[in-house]
Amino acid sequence: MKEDFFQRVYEIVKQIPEGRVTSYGAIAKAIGAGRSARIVGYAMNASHYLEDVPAHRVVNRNGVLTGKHHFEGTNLMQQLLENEGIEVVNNQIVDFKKHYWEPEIK
DNA sequence: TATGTGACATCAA
DNA sequence: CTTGATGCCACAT
Repeated sequence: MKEDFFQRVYEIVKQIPEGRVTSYGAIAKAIGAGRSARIVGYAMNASHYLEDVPAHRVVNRNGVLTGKHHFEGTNLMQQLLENEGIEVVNNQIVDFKKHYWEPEIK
């Protein structure tokens, strides 16, 4: 049963609890791809077609909202995160380690 | 089959 | 600190 790589990514992202965030690399690792962090971002881009994928909870390794430009406004992603209790300053998540959520490795 | 792409990660200067 | 280059790999065409 080979599901699309994207599908795997979506499964992980959907499991992210509210008020938590994770990194592309971590997701890739959880899936087993390991070095396919970029593909995760690619999947997020495609996730725009879906509404079940909280892409705003996924950031890069530094906790920076690199993909905010892909959302409608320039601050929508930040707003969503702040709405969940995550502090974001200058596209950077405050205390990233604190809010970091490690995906379950399947 | 080949080429281009990218919301990353990591290192060098 | 910032910038650039490189590796990486699945997807779209």
